[in-house]
Amino acid sequence: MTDALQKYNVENTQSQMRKGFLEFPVLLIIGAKPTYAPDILKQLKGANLLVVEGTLYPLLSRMKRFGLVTYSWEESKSGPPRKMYTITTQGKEALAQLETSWKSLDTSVNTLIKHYKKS
Amino acid sequence: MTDALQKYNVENTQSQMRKGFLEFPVLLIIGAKPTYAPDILKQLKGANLLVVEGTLYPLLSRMKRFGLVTYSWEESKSGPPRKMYTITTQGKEALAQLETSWKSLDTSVNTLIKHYKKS
DNA sequence: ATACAGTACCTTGCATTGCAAAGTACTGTA
DNA sequence: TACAGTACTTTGCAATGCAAGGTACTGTAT
Repeated sequence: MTDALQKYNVENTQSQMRKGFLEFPVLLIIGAKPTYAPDILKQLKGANLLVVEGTLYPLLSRMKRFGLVTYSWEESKSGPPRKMYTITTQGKEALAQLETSWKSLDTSVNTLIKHYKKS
Repeated sequence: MTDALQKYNVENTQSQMRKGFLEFPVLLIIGAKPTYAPDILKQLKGANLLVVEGTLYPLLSRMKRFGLVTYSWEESKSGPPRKMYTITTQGKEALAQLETSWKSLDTSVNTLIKHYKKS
């Protein structure tokens, strides 16, 4: 019952914010054009979304397992073969739903900010 | 190695999207005015953010433990006493950082959407 | 007194996920 | 043959949302 104070760090919250969330951007990227992991990482980084290998690879496996994407091996001129991921029909449906979810969340939060933030 | 297909349901992803995320709206609400749990739930619901008791109470305890909020007991005319939560100085700092994080995320995702969605 | 409904708060256990860290393997070059 | 670069994988941990079940206080009706 000491209930001691713990140190708060925003990094953790930011990391938690990414949870479940990344599926949408990744699906968005693959939906636009077949891609492979390192390229996805670069594109996310370009959009200021920090994602690391240890997060992306398991995510891609999950999406494959759920039938949202497929992949095919493709040779590379500068290294080992690549898993090129392509969106599926089911993936497109999911993408549409995720976009709706995102917009809803976006609206909700921004509404709350306007409402409660006396700038 | 069967790698069987699993059923995909958006509800799970939506739930995962809420992870770590809720701290921001809740802090925003408490920051505007001291409140207690059931009222916070109503306000979130009003903003279309679905949150349930089993999520909110542990979250409030965490925020208390991290020094982002405090509470004081307040009597009620229609039931047991309420824990009225108030934001702390540290909480205000965290709130400012979370707002920045949110805006960054918001911009990133919306940029990605514009980029990749050939509507 | 007693029972009951309403309100408020709390806890346990599970599933999921982000991430650091370490590992495997293929390719071309020195 | 060694090494650096590229690509993919896996293990283990910590954090969190949530369903489900529980405790306790208050006032009202029986």
